[in-house]
Amino acid sequence: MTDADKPTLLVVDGHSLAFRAFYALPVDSFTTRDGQHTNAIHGFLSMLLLLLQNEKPTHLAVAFDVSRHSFRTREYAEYKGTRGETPPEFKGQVPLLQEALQAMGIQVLEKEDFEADDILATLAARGRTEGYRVLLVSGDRDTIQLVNDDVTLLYPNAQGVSQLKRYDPEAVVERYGIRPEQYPDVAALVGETSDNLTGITKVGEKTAVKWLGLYGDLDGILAHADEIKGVVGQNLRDEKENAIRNRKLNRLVDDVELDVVIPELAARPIDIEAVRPLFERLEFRTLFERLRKLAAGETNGNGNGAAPAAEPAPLIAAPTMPTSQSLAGAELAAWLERAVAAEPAGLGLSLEVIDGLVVGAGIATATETVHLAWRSGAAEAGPFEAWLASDSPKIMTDAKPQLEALARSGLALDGLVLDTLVAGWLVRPNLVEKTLPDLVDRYLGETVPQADPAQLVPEEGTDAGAPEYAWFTVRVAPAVLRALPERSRQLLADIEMPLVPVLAAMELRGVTVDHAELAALSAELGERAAGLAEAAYAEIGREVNLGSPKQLQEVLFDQLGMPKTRATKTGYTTDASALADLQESSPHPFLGYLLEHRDATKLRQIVDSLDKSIAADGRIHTNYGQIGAATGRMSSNDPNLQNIPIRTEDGRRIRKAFRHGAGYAELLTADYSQIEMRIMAHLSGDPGLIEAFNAGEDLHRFVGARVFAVDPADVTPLMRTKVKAMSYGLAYGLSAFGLSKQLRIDRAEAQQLMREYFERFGAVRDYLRGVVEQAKIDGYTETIFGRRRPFPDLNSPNRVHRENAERAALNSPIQGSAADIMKIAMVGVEREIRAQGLESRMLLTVHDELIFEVAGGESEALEALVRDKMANAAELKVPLDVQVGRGSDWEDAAH
DNA sequence: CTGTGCACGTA
DNA sequence: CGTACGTGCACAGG
Repeated sequence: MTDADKPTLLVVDGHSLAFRAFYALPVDSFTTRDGQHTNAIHGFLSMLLLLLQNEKPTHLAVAFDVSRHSFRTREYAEYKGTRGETPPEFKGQVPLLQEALQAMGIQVLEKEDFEADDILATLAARGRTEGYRVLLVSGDRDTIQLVNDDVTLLYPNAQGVSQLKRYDPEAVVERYGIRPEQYPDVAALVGETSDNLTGITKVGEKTAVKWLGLYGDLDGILAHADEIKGVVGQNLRDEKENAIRNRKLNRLVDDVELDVVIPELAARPIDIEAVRPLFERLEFRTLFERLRKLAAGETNGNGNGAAPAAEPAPLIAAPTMPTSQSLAGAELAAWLERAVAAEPAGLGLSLEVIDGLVVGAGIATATETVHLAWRSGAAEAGPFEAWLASDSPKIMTDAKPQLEALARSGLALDGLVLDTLVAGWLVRPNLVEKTLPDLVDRYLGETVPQADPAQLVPEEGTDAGAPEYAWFTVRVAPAVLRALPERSRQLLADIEMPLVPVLAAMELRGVTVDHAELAALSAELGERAAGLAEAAYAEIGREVNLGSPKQLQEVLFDQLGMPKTRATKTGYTTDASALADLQESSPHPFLGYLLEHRDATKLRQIVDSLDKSIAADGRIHTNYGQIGAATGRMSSNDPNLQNIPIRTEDGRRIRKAFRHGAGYAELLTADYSQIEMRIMAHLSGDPGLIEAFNAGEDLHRFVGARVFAVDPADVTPLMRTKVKAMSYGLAYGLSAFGLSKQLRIDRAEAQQLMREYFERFGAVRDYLRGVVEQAKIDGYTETIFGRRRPFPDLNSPNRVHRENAERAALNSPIQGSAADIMKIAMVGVEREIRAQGLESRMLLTVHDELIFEVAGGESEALEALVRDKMANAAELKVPLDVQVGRGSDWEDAAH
């Protein structure tokens, strides 16, 4: 058998090559949008693809160290002890790299108690005896000892991993002046700084090689140690134990017991589809193309020389969109039965909605699509309606508005197992993919055909309709799910998906708002604003637009010569707190009028926009953004009902306009009291804070008593205000500066307050610090229920960006866990109302508050139910307290 | 007509 | 130099 006929076994030292790649490529240029560093993965895979192309191995494996510990560290604790902490940017990349290799069908080998190089040594030895040509790739010089006529080492040079130097026995002799098997003796004498192995003082490579030439090997040298003259001779005699120890440690073990035999390492064809999701996630577009070409042109080397390497093969085309068939009646029933069996995970469903009503639907498997028209009462849609109402699994994209259209059309839907948009948001809550085309682009690398916006009359059939949407939905679903860690899938299945129909129902219900009340308030506020504007104009002798920050700056800083406020991008701020500061430093009646005018116009604007949003049914139907907030919270828009004023008397008048509807007895509000502080107590485990909540006393009074070392009864309102600001600020990453500004006290006092606070509640500080630290390592934070949020900026060199990210990171588990809990409560409450057959209904959610419309005679039952489901939504180290109020309007129902 | 910055309402 | 949102106005660009 000639060399060329031998099969080629390629074995790579994964850790050392990934590490080399890590330092060869700039980490900043290889970071995904959600903050995952990928430079080591990218560099490694890029190198590997080159190897596959050039070397065409028939068998291959990548070996990894299991940990930093091995039999060597047990024998010599200082082994590799000089190595610093693994850079956090590197750490997370190894598991992803292994995942990528597995997706490519490449064997990943690890062996407890051994290093990757020992696996290389073992496979080299076995490969040689079993008739393979062996190629080793390692960045560890110790592997030089493995080189022989059948074993070649590819060693990365200083430039990184793109160029590998090929060491066969001749190259080793040329480079080091010794045979490969002598290398460990040289290394033992010289020492290896990177492994924390000290050699013989004053002995370098040259001396070691010279000695080897004279005495053959290390044993020979040591046997003749007495003959060696001079300082180095003395050093050798004094320090020979070093050399002996080094030699013992740098001998690679070539009979490690492995779980595989070499034939099992045979290169397999790359399944490009198996690789796609991960590469998408890692944003490896070019690399994916390279792999795709390699995969299409040949297997990853499994050609035994037969591979036609010349022409790059054509790209693998995306599956072509199936032509949709229009079905109804018995044909539809038969198709559905077949399709349901073909797609056990669920069929794709997309509804055609016109004016809020269903007019048709697209249903899809991965290979077939069906279109059907629907109108109420038509018999041929029977099978469709039956399938809809059954628990047969369905997958949709942006289900909520479609659920509402179904409800309006009198159609029932069950079995909604997945909304791809919600799933995509859990993968990347910082919201990048807002539509199906976004998801398809990201997770499938395909383009959803869209009507050309430049075209006035869109060409018939060029853009995607319901069947196509259903088809892309059912195909993108598994790709999105694959990108989701296990706990996130649980979160999706247990909380987010059940929440979708709950939110849809709330949007449909809306809340009754009194138009006359709003109109009257608007008029009153309008008059007040006009009067204030006149008064303001009189003070400065001219009319300006009080709503224009630019014009205000002219008045304040040029005309009135007031001191400059905090700078903004376009000048100086005129916000309320700055105006209040100005009022103190340079009092002027204009300022007072301006502030009051702002209040009045802002309020009027809210009133007017609410008024305009009242629908024909006399109710406001807000939209809830389930995927709106990166922390996991819901948002509200058109109109936003989560920012209705409450702090001022006028603001509360707006809430009085929110009433119970006809046929209902009253409104009921239920809110979690201090849920974020309770979550902090839970997450930090701070004994003081936990005691505070279990004591049942007013939280801020309790905390104030501790911080100021007084009796709870002696906590003054001022003291209470201070600790309250401190407590609330904590969860937002408040600084002493911010605290001093908020409380209008000086920095030193704020500093002192924080110090006292943390002395009593130290675990809180430790926890908050820990969150940021952990997030820097992981690249993301996690809530109690496993909701993740990535933070790419935590290691940013830009201080502003970094510190912003730190504050957001420390807040995220707290705000996010509160959102988790509220969502669980909402799903539980809705379910229980239905189970008990109550007529009362949940209407609104404002982050930690729920608002219900109570049917006559159900007040007590509803209150008990709501308290139960909210308080028991999560089991924390402190109780969840729920405050309930009832009344005929929102203000009245507050407590 | 659209995008950006500011200011401000809520939790 | 405190998190998370959504909205409306003014303004600047087209």
